Order: sequence, then C-alpha cells, then structure tokens
Amino acid sequence: MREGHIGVDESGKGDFFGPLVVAACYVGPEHLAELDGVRDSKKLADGVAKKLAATIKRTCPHKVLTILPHKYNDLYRQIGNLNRLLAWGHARAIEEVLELQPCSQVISDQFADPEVLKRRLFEKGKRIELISMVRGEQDIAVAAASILARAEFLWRLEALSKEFGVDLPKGASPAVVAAGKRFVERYGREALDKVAKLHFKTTHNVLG
DNA sequence: TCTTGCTATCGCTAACAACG
DNA sequence: CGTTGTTAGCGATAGCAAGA
Repeated sequence: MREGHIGVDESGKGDFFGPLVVAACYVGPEHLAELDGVRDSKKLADGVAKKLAATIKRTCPHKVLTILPHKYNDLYRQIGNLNRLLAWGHARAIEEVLELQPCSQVISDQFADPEVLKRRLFEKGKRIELISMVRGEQDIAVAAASILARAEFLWRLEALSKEFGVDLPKGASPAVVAAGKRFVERYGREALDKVAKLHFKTTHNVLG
C-alpha cells in the first residue's frame, strides 16, 4: 500500500432488532503496524471485534454513523429502498472521513447499485475513485470499517436490551420473533418502532 | 482430547428477468 | 400487471476437519 485509502462497511442490515450502523475508516501505510489482527468482522468473535474497534478508533481517522431504529424506520419510509438508504449512509460517512483525511480512493463491499453512491460522491465535487468489490472485507480498510460497524451495532443492541429489560437477539431467527412478542406484550406494538426495523417480514410474525 | 476454522444451510433483505 | 425464480449480500448455526 503506497497511499492510504478509505474503507466502508455496514452492520445490522440483516438484523431485525437494533440500529443500522455504517462506518468509514482511513488506513494508511503508517497505521498497518497497529492494526495487527484486523480482518473481516464476520470471522471474529464479538469480544475480539470490540477490542479491535477500540484500537482502530485510537489509530485511524474514522466515522461511525448509527441509525437507530426510530430514525431508520423514518428514513426507510422516505427513501423506500434499502440500497438508496445505504448509499446515503455510506456517502455521509465517507465525506466525514475525507474531511479528516483527504485521499483519492474508497473501497466498499459490493452492493446492488454502486452507481448511486458514485453519483452522490461526485456531486460533492470530490475526485474520488470508488472501488466496489465482492468480498471487499479482504481489504484492511474495509475490514477495519466492518469491525467498527459491528462493535457499534453490538453495543447499541446491548444498550437497547438493557433500556427495555428485554433480551434482543441478533439476526432474524425464531428467538427474535419470541423476543419481539415479549417486547410488544410489555410495551405495545407502537413501541416496536424504537427497537426494530419494521419493514422486515419478521414484524408480521411478531404482531401476527 | 480439545479448540479452532471452514463450509453448508437457513432466513432475511433487494434487484432483475421471465412468464402467465 | 402481479407472481415466481435467480442472483447476491448479510447474520446465525451446526457439523466436520485440521491443528495445538
């Protein structure tokens, strides 16, 4: 790596409970020594991801964008399409990191329409090369961003569980439906907006 | 033996093409 | 038009294989 670049990734996209988190992280050659052990967050235990996240935050210019369920549901209604919502979030995180550390290259995971994100970045007049690749998390900056996003998602999900006194599991499994039913029993169906992504089919399973 | 790590499977999302 | 199947990404989980 001769020059540094920015990596972006998101977490919480497939989880019924909890926020959607988008993170962008700049990694330059000068950071590599500090980032030992940084790889795709999916290959790391939750605890390891949290520790590495602290290291990354100490080392690299970064931005973590947390969209809590209430805001997420609101944005989803406005935007109507998860890809555009993701593009919006990615662009915002990237722009903030560019303010901290200008550079010319951004690498993201493959997602359905990279053109949307490219257009958004170019609108701002930035001369940025956006590389959208399958298994982008093999890149260290994308891996670092995935860890930041993952750790933040875990912390926020724990915070929500604590706040409402209901254990909110990851993913969208039967355990998630059961937890959703318990939550609604205690707080009513309107309150679901505060902890869950309502456009999932899981919502019908919880309320039905 | 016990602990890793990889892979297959499943459920969830969205986009797109083919079809009735 | 709407439905259905395919492709593709994400997360969770179980089971098997390889290494300490």
